Amino acid sequence: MARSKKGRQTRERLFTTALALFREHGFEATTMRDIANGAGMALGSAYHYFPSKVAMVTAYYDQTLDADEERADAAIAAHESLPERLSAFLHAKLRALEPDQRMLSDVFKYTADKTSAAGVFNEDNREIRARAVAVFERLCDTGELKGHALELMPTLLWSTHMAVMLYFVHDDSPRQDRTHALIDGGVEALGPFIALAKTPLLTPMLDHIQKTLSDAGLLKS
Amino acid sequence: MARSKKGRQTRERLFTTALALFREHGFEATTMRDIANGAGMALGSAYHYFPSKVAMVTAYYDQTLDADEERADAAIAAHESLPERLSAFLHAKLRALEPDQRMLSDVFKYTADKTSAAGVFNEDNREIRARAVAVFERLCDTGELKGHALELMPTLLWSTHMAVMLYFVHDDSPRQDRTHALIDGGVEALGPFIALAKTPLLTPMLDHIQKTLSDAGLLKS
DNA sequence: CGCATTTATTGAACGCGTTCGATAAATGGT
DNA sequence: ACCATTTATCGAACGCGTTCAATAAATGCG
Repeated sequence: MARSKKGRQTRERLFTTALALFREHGFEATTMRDIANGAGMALGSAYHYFPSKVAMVTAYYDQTLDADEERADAAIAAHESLPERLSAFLHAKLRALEPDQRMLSDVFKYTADKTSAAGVFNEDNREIRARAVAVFERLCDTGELKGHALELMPTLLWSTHMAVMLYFVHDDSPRQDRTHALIDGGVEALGPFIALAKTPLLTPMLDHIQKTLSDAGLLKS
Repeated sequence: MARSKKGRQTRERLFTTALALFREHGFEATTMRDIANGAGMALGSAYHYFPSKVAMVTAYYDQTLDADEERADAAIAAHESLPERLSAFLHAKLRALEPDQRMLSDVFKYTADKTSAAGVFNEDNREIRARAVAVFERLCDTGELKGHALELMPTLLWSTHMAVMLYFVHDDSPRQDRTHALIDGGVEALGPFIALAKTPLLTPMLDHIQKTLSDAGLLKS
């Protein structure tokens, strides 16, 4: 699909049309017939470029991940400490996704679906998942954490970040103030945690958790 | 729907048929036409008793919750400490849900869908959610925890339990051994945590987390 | 250029969950 | 026992995502 130059253009046009309609009317309310129509082609043709409707969302996720990496770069350049970096990264991401909130609230459910093209646990999305965790690995690389705490933190933060996203897509407070407050609260708890992780108090516990999650295949590698 | 005596019987027959088919062929592979047919009625009649296909899953969740409460009773009667209670409860639940794993793996995605009848965050399921958290409240009522730690723990455990369920439905290891191992690992980390929570070391951090989550409306009440 | 192969495009058709208006059966009050 | 109202049952129809066989257009190679 989309192997020729014209093909790539058509695919691009289709994707742009789809995204615009998703943003305007939501994912579920937008029909494949609407999308094909809006892009000036027949229904069947759309399936030449995307194997399914949700596959378009996967493409959107890919795009969002590019933006995430840039936001991480900016946060790393601007801040030395993990809490500050996290705060900057998450607030920036949320602000950027503000126009997409409605479409995301429709679409978030596919995340938990292993068979969906937009599912985080879909084998086809292994690379996307790895890149997403890698973003948090880089944010964590401040020298504050060591050993198993450092191994755990990226995956932990990624999971929490997914939970925050779930909260975000359903947050109807003005400008999503509640989600921003949730982030602030969570980030503030991180400082004391890092301080504790430096003492030997938490070490045995963190070692054990690291081993358990690692055995379960939930940590990278 | 199902207001007369015969009506209740028909509804029961429909539900039993649906559940049997879900367990045998999975949720997605089972058609409303299959269900109606198997229960000896026309397609349209099924919708007189359940407003949608997933609504049948909600009824199943309700049933599972009854069983959860009984399992909690048993765990509380048999064990004094939170880790032991949790371990007993979770292992028992997993063993009981073993035959439903396939259907649950189809169905888990609706959990994150706020508009789905089977969604945890659906307003219509507020009571189900409250009952689910209440199970963990009772498990936590051992005297080991106090203050904000005691307020946090039930919701924390419920969330983790949901994550474990997500792991479970996709666990293809024999007899879901990996999920059971994950539970054991998680429960073992709980003892050290409780010990720490008794010292004043964690108190400020837990207080802060409690306030943040409470402000976000994520804690009970 | 000519031609085989690949890529692009089409619209009808399918299966699904769901909706709907019509009709039959059961119920309850007098 | 009668009739008004509620409950139950039916099957056709709708809208959706998706599939498919057919055809057109573009491409690349000798």
